Amino acid sequence: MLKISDFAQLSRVSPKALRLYDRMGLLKPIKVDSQSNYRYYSATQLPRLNRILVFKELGFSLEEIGCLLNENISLAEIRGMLRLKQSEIQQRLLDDQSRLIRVEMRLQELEQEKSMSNYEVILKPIKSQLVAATLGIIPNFDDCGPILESLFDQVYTYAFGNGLKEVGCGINIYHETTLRDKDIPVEAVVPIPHKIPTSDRIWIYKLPEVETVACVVHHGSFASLGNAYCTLLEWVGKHGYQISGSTREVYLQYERNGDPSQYVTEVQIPVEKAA
Amino acid sequence: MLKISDFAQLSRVSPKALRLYDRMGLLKPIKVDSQSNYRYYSATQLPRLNRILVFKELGFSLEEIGCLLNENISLAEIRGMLRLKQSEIQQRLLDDQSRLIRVEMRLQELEQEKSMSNYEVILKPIKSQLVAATLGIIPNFDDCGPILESLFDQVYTYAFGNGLKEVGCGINIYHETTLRDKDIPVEAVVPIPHKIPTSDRIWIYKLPEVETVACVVHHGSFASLGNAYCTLLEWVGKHGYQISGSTREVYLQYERNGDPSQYVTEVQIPVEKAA
DNA sequence: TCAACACTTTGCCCTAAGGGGAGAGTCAAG
DNA sequence: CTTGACTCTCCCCTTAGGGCAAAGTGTTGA
Repeated sequence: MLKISDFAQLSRVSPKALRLYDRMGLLKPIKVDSQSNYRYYSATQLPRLNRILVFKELGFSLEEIGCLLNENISLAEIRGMLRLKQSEIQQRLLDDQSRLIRVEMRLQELEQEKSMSNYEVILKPIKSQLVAATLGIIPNFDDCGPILESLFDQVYTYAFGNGLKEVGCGINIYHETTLRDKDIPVEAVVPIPHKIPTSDRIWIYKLPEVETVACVVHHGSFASLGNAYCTLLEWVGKHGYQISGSTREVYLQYERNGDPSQYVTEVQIPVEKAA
Repeated sequence: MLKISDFAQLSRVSPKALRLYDRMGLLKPIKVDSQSNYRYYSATQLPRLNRILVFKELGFSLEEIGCLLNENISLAEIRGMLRLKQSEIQQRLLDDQSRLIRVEMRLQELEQEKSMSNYEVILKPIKSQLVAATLGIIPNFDDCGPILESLFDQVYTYAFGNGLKEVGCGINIYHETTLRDKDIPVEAVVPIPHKIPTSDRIWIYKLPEVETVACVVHHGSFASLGNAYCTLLEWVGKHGYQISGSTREVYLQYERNGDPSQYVTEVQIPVEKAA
C-alpha cells in the first residue's frame, strides 16, 4: 500500500501521470479510499506500469496502449498494431531524412550566397482543369508581349462571346522543352467553368492533371522572370528531380499597361524523382 | 484583391490556417474591411506565404517562422536557427531509428515465442543513496533465504537501534560478476535517511549513482527469479549493451513468512553501450 | 489535543496547429 | 428582395500531461 507519491518515486512516473493513467483505465490503484479518494498502489503494479512505459517509448499513444494491455486482445492484433507502428516510424524516418537534407542544403546556400534567395520553390499537384486554348509562336523573347496579349485577347473574347462571365487567369504552356530562342511555340490557355463550343482557332479541352510541379512565384516585371527559371532549374537538379512535362507560366496578377512591379507570375515545371 | 477562399484556393492553404497566420502576424491581408472585417489578399503575397510553407515543411513552428520572416533578422541568426533545427531533426532521427529497431525486435519475439514475455526490460538511472551495509556469503542458492534474512536482520536491528524510524527496502549487491554457484559473496544494504555511526559489522557509506541500469521487476516467489535474469541477460546482449557493474536485487515487497506470490523484486544490472 | 506542515484530491487553464461547428453578418445573382 | 454562398468571431476538441489553486487529509511535534 503505497501513496501516490511513493509509487511515483518508485516508478519515476509523476503523480499527475499516474492519475491520468488511472482515469484512462491503464493502471487503476489497488485501492481508492472511498472517503478521501486517496489512491493506494502496490509494488506488484510495477510490471504493468513498466509495460506502459515501454510501449510509450515505442511510440504508442496512451489510447493504443489501452488496447494493447487489454486482456482479451489476440496476438494477431498485437502483431498488427506493431506492424502499423513500424510503418509509421519508417515513414517519419523518411520524412525526417528528407527534411534534414533540405535543411542542410539551405545552410550550404546560406554559406555560399551570403543572403537568402528571393524565391521559394515548392512542390504541388495540379488538378485537371477545363480550358479554352489557342496556339501561337513567339519569334523572339524580347518582343513577346504583344503577341501573347493578342493570343489571350482571342481566347478571352471567344470565351466571353460564348456567354462565360468568369474565367481563370491566363496560362502559357511551352510545349517545347528543347532550348530555342527564336520562334518558340506557345499555347495560351484560360480555365473556364464549363464547356463551350470549339472554333477553328480556339479549342476547348481538359488539361490533364499533373502529379507534381515544382514552382516559384515571381513578383515583378517579366524582364526578371529569368531569375525564377534559374532558381527553379537549379533547385530541380539539386534536389534530385527531373523535368517530366511542359513548363507553364501562370499570370496570377496582370493588367495590360498596368504597373509591371505588381505583376505576379507563377512558373511551374512538372517534375518527377530522377531515377 | 482576393477573398480569403479565393486566396486559399490559389495557395492551397485553408482559410482557417490563413486566419491563424493573420492572427500570429505571419501574413496579414493587404486589406481588412473595417465594417465587415472581411480579409482581402493579393497574389503578391504568395511568395511570403510560400516561404512560410517551406519553413513549415522544414519543421519550424509558426512562432519560429515568425522570427525567420522578421525583416531585421541577421544571416547569423538564421544560420543559428537552421543549425538548431538540424540537430533537432538528427536527434529525432536517432530516436526513431532506435524505436524502429525495438519495434522490429518485438515483432520477431512475437513470431518466435507465440506469446508476449512476462517481463519488460527498462533502462533507468539510479541515484546515489546513503546506506547501511554488511557482507555475507551464500554457500549455495538453494538455501540462501535464512542467511539473507539474518544479514538484513543485522542491518535493520542496527539501524533501528541507532534511532532511525524509516528505512528503505533491502537491496542485495552481488559484487562477483563471474558465475559461481557456491560461496557467493553478497552485500546486504539498506538505504537510510541520514548518517549513523559505523560498527565493525555494519558500515555506512554512500552507494554511488549508476548512470544506467537495465532492470526487470519480478512478481512472485524467488524460485522463479531465474527467469528474470534470463530475460534481462538476453535483452542486454540483443540490444547491444554490456554489463558494467554489480548486479542488484531490490526487494520492493517482501514479508517474512508472507505469501511468496506477493513478493516483488527488481533485478538491476548496470549496463553501458557495447563498443 | 491542537496546530503546523506535508500530502492528496478535484478542477481549471495551458500547450501546436489548426478542424469542426454555431450563430450572426455580408455579398452577389436572379 | 430573397436566397444561397461566403465570411466573421467565438467556442470546443485534439496529446500527455504541467502548473496552480482551493479544499480536504494524514502525520507529527508540542
